[in-house]
Amino acid sequence: MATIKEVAARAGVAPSTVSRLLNGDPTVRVRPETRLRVLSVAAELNYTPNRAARALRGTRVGALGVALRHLTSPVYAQIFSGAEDAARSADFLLVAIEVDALATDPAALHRFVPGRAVDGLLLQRDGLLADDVVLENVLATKLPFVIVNERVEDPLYGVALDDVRASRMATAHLLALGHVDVAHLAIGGTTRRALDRQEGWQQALSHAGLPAPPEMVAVGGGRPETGYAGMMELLANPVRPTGVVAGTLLAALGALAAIRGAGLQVPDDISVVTHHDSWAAEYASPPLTAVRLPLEELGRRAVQLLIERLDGAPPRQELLTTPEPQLIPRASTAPPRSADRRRPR
Amino acid sequence: MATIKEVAARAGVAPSTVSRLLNGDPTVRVRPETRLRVLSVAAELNYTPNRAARALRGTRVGALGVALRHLTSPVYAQIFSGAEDAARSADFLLVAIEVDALATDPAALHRFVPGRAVDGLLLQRDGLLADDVVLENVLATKLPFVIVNERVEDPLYGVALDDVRASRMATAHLLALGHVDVAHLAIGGTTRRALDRQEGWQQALSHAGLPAPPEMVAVGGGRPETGYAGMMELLANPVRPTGVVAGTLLAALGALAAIRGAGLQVPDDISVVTHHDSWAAEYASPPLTAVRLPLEELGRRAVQLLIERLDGAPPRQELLTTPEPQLIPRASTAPPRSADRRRPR
DNA sequence: CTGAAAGCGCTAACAA
DNA sequence: TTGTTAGCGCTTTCAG
Repeated sequence: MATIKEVAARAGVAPSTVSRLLNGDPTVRVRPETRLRVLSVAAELNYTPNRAARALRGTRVGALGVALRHLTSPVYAQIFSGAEDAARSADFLLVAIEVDALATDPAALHRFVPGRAVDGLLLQRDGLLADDVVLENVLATKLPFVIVNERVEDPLYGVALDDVRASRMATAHLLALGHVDVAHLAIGGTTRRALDRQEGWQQALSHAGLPAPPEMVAVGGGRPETGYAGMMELLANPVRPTGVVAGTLLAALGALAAIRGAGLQVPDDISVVTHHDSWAAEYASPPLTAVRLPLEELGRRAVQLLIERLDGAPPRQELLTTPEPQLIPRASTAPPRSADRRRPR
Repeated sequence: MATIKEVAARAGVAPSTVSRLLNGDPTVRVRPETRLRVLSVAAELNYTPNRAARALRGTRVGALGVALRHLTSPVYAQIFSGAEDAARSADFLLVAIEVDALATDPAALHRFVPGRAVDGLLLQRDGLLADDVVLENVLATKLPFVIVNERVEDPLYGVALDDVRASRMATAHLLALGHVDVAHLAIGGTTRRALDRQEGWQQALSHAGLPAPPEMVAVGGGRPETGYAGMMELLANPVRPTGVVAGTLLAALGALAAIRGAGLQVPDDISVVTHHDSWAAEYASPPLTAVRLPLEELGRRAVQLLIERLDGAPPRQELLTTPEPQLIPRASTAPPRSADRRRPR
């Protein structure tokens, strides 16, 4: 635990010189010889700047908070993983914060901000809980933040996936297989992400000249239980869908259970396609056809945008279009059992 | 962002008095009147101590690192969730660290320690990657750490679940159903956890007077792919097991896929029981019978033990026995198809 | 009973 | 080209 003083002493220079050298101050002009000596002493002593001292002095503590809910979801885990990677590369720590705590316990957020625990926050909304409360609370603290995984409007900073396109692809896949009665197991709530995914479903149907009747939409939420419930609604429809586009992976798993529970087969009776790829899709039964989106990249970009914001960049809303969404066909989708299922409406 | 000075000024006392008051210094003896005034000013100004300053001054930064791999596993997510909860209660930040980074990039760990990014570390070994390298690296840094989810020996600090008992319960469940050829899809590797789970399987068999032949054990690892591969080995056995005790949940999912792929049915041809309960078990197909263990509690206790260690407590190895492991019966286990499957060996 | 002052390790403004 | 110095906010002796 060498300090800058020790390095300076051993190298025969002043602490400030070491600081400037190590931080790549462009205005520093030392003899190459001196520079070399300082650098080698620093390496030899295994010098690493003390984060607390740096934070106290400067304007940055070197930590980013990421508000988590559903950490247990493999989808969020991928985003998180990308964020961790980007944070590490930029020499920031990634601090996990349970988002419910931010909503229910105002003091929780308060501990992070005036205490300067983190420099900024990655925020995900999921429309199910008190999202707006969280957003308000965070806004009130003036803590810089970036919205992850949802399109947002201009005063905000955000990184999103192309949910409309992904949902369109998922729906088009079913249409191409010959399905006509294609339902949407929606995320629900008021998040842009939820609306976008429904929009994509609708666009694909319109494009094929098909109606998108409201009874073909049920809320499936973001968990297996809610997906199960939503699927049950769809199954009770007078016209039973032969294909379902699930808004979230966990809801899709719930849907599979509901379909099975109703004594029906996937994909023979109903095809299911979901958003987001993961082991949970690959090892579902049957394996789920999915639209793969760059989740890790999403997490990475979000961290990068947040850091840019800390550096003073103006608000920006990024839509991740590369790598492109990719349809991964698996056993959960197939042509509808028979063409004569095309019912009169 | 009020500072201690401002509070002191407004309350008409010295900063040191505020500090002592707010930190509950027992030797402080102020007039009740003064104490009240200071406290109310602090509340009014919304004073929160600056973490960096405190860290710089004191010996603690108020952050714990948790080394993660397989964050994507719902099992680890539960542990993490418990840890976050305990850390928040104790006013510690929880910093996520990708454990592979600790292994492959010595500098990564180095950034955490001499920089005093965290006060301690929660470490999970999974026996699959360079665990020992990580452990050595961490030991070399002298950073206090606690091993999570594995029994360890005395100089170390650790919190573990009762893996032997859990595995015994899982195995006994199959035996009670009438199974005789019960295989173990082992975690593999040299972690105590892996050995304990195998031990539990063996104990249950012995207790029933049954052999535990080596060919009834295959390594299933901790991911669906590895579970799949391990299950394939078991299926190729001359005596095909009618029941399988999976060491991990994700391996169990892979096993389900392997069994399905071989044209066999669960539970008709083979019953599967796994460790750890989660939505992934509940919504597998068929839903997996599982032994539920207190994973969140494990994370919580690990954080608490780590904090105790920071406070100078001597090495301790805790075995979490409450709440007790609980067998959650689901559709993946049933009596063997027919008693005449009791083969001559 | 309370205050003054030093100093944790670092950086940035100012000197030399 | 390099060094000196002040100070970030806090805690903790040591004085009063």
